[in-house]
Amino acid sequence: MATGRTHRPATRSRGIPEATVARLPLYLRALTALSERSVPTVSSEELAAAAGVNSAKLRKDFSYLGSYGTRGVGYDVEYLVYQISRELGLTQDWPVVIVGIGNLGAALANYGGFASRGFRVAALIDADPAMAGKPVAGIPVQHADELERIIQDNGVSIGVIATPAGAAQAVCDRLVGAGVTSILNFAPTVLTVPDGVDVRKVDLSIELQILAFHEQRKAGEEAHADGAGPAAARRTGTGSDASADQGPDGDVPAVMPA
Amino acid sequence: MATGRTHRPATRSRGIPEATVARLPLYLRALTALSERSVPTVSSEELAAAAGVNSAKLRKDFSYLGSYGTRGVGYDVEYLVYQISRELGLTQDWPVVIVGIGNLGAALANYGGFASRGFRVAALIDADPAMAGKPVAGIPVQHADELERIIQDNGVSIGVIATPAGAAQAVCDRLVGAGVTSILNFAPTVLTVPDGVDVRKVDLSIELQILAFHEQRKAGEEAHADGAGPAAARRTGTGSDASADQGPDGDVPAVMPA
DNA sequence: TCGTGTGAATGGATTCACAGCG
DNA sequence: CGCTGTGAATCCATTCACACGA
Repeated sequence: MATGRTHRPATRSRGIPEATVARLPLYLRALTALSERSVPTVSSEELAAAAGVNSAKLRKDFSYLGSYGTRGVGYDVEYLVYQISRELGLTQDWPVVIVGIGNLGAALANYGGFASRGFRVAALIDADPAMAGKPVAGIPVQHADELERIIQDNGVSIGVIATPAGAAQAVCDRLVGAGVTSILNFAPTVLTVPDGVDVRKVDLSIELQILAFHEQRKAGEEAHADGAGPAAARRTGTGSDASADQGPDGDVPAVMPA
Repeated sequence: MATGRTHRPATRSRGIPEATVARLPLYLRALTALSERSVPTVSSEELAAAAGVNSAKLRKDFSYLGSYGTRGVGYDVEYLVYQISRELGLTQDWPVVIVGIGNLGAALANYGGFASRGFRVAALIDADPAMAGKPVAGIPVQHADELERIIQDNGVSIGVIATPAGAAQAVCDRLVGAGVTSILNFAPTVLTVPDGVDVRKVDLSIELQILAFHEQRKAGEEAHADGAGPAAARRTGTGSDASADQGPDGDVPAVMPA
């Protein structure tokens, strides 16, 4: 591997850690709230509290973006909103298709958070002919036969899969075949995609299972105070550091090393 | 200071790393599928492929649970299913309440993955009196006034919040006050909870924003010229970013919204 | 003085590579 | 042999602590 260099601090290095990227939307949301209240500047301490992280982490995160703060003062809210938006690519419009308009798909279509942040639901797609034409969230559902055409006509590069598990891989293949390169998967199944395609998954039952694990552990501790342990501290929260993800890492995208 | 959670390094004899816990449900799902096909044993290599991780990671994960495999052979599927279920606390029944029966809440109530894995929807709760009594997924919705009683009567310790962001913290406080110690939050807001309460969050727009970041990167090297034309699957084939030393990359910051 | 920005220290997770057992 | 189980090495993320600049 190419180690070495380090002789290039480059303030605007394009190497933003994945963990930092995952927190940027959190900061952005907190900043947007401040912006709406016309707060002009904010310190790392205040913003960190609003975003639910600690201030050292936040400052370190921001340091990867550049030096956007003012020592002794803090950060300019509007300016930071812009910088983070730009970094995340939200200054452009992302057309998105949602495939599988069941309960979940409909919930997603109605979810306000999309439109408000650079995303636009370009189409709703379902395999059930009975759904065709039916409006959901004001958008008529289109039949799956149209999938490729819709994606190409709208220049869609992000697809959301909200189908049953059994249909997910086939839908995924078609999306990728039509040019989609980023997929958000709600189906409880592992998707296989070619190199260059990102998959993120959201799995409700997995989240619950993780909670159950911790819950079980709490019950165990009160039943039997552990041996010579320092502090009778109870379990502590696991924070909500988006960690249990299937980010663009691990083995999920493709099976080839670069 | 908003969030009051400190992370204790769960380094107890029973100390399974958080990252491992997050993958156990994945293994469990893959194993369940094998079990249904009556596959008796599986190697780390095969199981890892089915779960979408690499085999070294899987073996390391399992080593935290104990030595459940047979060298030269692999793992006994049924046995592993049981061990992981037990470790996750799924051999017992977890009553769950879902608060906020909008599109998303209804989707969750209908989600089959819950019942199939030790979770039981004990009640659906909504603040809208018009919803009261209306059955969703075969369960009558109850009014929020009943929240405390429902939780206590059913011994609920896990709550799911699917309300609008504005109502989430208040609902959270009431859940915690009534005895809930684990919360799965779908509302796009940071929840503040007392020590000892776990919160996991699922945030649709954050996931999309992370995808947008990577998507933007892929399109990045494409000069500017923009185009706005139909995005005919453009990609740089960079695949895994690896440590690729970002090049100079034009894109001067400069611009400011003001 | 105050709070940012950042090297350095720490800690956790992943990967490597091989010893050891069936 | 083949495949598990695991120390050791590596990589990544978080935290510390303080110099520096407004």
